[in-house]
Amino acid sequence: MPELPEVETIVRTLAQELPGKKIESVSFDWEKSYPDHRQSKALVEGQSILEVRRRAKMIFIVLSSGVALHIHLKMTGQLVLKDPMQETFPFPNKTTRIIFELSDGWSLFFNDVRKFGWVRILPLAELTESSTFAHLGPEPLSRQFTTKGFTQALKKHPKTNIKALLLSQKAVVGLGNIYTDEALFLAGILPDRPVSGLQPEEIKKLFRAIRRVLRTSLDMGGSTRRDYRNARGELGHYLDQAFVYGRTGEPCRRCQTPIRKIRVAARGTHFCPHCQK
DNA sequence: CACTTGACCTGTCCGC
DNA sequence: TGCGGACAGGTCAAGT
Repeated sequence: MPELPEVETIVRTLAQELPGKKIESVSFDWEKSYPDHRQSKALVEGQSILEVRRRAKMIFIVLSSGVALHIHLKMTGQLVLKDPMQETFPFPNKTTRIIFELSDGWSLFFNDVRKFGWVRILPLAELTESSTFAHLGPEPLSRQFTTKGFTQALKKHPKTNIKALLLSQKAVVGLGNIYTDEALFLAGILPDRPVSGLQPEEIKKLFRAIRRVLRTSLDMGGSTRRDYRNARGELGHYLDQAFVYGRTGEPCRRCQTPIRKIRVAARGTHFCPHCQK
């Protein structure tokens, strides 16, 4: 799916455009994409949008009724906003699962080819309750993410390989398959190394690599492998200059050694056999 | 308990 | 050209 840079890019646009607008009506054509629709009709339709937020890869659209639309895009989900001035617009299309009709002629489309993503209803009390997302690690671009905390978190899972741990969201959130491979390249660490074997200096390098790769991707509008679009329907460009992801057989940008692809944590995993130890 | 695998879905690509 | 199988940005529950 969209990983942190993609979700954050979407949230920034929605946070700019949605507050103050009202959700007039909701329609959907795949029940599992909108599983709470029965209980929630009155909590959503006719309500004003107060705020849009992100935690990990989840999006929250806070409504005046005291609930939030709780959204996860999983692998191929999209949230695309249409303003009434746009005459030709590629959505809705056959992947559109939910349509939110907004005030002033705006529409918000939830599209998802593979149907793994969803929009649920979360009472605000649960959104603010600290236990709700207690299983998740810190936000990588926040002050809560520190080398000390990261080191402590890694110590709890010594036998896991570093790629699996980064994907687990336990030590830090927001990384998926693309940015895990990229961050491990920047840190010079092989993806199948057990956490217990990492030296303090390597953990520090990894900490910095995670923040660097996520910031760089944010600047480039995220990654579009195939399906990702931002809230205005545009592509992300990080992959144009990725170090290893999607570059199997191509020369390493640092040492020219061909990039290799293996399976780690049941995921396709790209790395440079020379730069990563 | 810690870690790995299968399931949820559709579409695309590759080899025969 | 058609067909089967592997694979794709995520995350749980179920299995070992």
